[in-house]
Amino acid sequence: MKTRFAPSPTGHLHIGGARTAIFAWLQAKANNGKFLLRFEDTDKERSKKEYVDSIINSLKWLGIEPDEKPLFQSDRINRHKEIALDLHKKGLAYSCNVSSERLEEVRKIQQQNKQQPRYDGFSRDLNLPHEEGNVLRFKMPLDGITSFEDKILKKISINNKELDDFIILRSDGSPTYNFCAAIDDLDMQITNVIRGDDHLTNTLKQINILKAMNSELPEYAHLPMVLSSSGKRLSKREGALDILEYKKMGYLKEAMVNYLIKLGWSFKEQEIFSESDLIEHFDIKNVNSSAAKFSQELLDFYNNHYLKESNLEELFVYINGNFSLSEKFMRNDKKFEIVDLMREGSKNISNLVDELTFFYEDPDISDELMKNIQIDKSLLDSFKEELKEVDFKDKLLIGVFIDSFLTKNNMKFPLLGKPLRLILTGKSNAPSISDLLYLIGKESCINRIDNYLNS
RNA sequence: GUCCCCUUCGUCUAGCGGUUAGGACACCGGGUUUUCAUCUCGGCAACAGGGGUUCGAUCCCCCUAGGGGACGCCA
Repeated sequence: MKTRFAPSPTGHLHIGGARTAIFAWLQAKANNGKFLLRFEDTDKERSKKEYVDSIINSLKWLGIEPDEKPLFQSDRINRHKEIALDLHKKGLAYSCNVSSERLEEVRKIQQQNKQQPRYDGFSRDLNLPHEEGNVLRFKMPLDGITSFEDKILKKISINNKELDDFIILRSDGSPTYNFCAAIDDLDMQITNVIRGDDHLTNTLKQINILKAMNSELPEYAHLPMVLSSSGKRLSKREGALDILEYKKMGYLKEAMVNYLIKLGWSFKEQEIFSESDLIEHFDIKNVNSSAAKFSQELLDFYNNHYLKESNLEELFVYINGNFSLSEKFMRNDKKFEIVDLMREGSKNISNLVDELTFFYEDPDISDELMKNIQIDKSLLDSFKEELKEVDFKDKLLIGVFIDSFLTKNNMKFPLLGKPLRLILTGKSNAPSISDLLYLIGKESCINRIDNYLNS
């Protein structure tokens, strides 16, 4: 089995493209096959080297590496031209010199007549010699139906009347996408084509090219689209980010892959999949046939999961390498324990790093929060004095001290805990008090309480 | 507009003619020797509508509605 991912380098890789790549890659890996990468860069205006690099880097981040050197469609123009001309020679394509003005006119009339706008076959039987300035059009069958068995969507068929004689060679002699894609898949011996279902009609056209060449058809699987959370097509405006932006925000690749693969695919009731789980269980036939909306909450859930699951040392090195922790924090001898604690409730790494500040810097307590601190200052003062005597070597002893202090003063925990959390961290959302006291350290804690008492 | 595809809890999904329609996220509530969060236990919540076929339809067929896609000398 051989699969491929064939992006056009006209933009960064976003969620939808990344998902397609993962599916194609997994389909190959799950079947001991090869996964190839092909850049469809026949649009010279919009294709950029910058995007080629960005796409390769994105795939690399996700752990996807092609099994052969990436192929560039633009390197194969001569081959495409040659075949196009050959089709012409065999009478399977024809030269056409209809002006774009007339094409537009025809489309307008068709629309008015509630017909599908399409080329009307004006030059089909003119037998024009192919000369500079003309386009070459493919002769689509005039009747019958084109159909195929999609691995995900099942039977797809269309009346050939709906398909028009599309251009395979432009008037400047350059080959077009649908033609190149069909030829390349053939030459690369791709056995399984996996792409978004926005390619459905392209597939129908490409099948006819392949049929005209008496070639065998690959198997096709069309993935339903990923829509934005509001159900619209993913676009910049609809929140389609460069996949590497997620890396920058502190999403782990394991989380991204797990989320993306679960967006449409399922295996029993399992939610968490390692790479080897995926390779073992992935089967394209278990992909859902309907479109899915992007969900930030679910991505966050997976990210939090992998943040908690990953090896602490490795995670720490990764965080420091990509998010450069502050000097002060790196000098803290409890830094590993702090990260270990703080990853429990973190959605992503940049968020986690932000939450680290109060462990090495006295917090600024906003006036808003200050108002929420309600505690008897003399009580807090005696708490502080007794705290000075507590052994901070052991977290458990701190817990024991808090318990006894509460009992002695006959008070409920929240009465002490809530204001103390604010004083210590400047936040109302933070880990348990004994964890905080222990990890912030005795000296800083006492300092912060003093600061409050003196304010 | 024409053609194609899709339609199960708010979201991601399981189901493949007979199920109390299952799981996960989110949300809500209880518990964790009293804590916002974590953890844990529990709860809420769905077969788009209408016709068939069938002893029986979430599941098969048709229609309607809604959503998405394609309709380029872009890919």
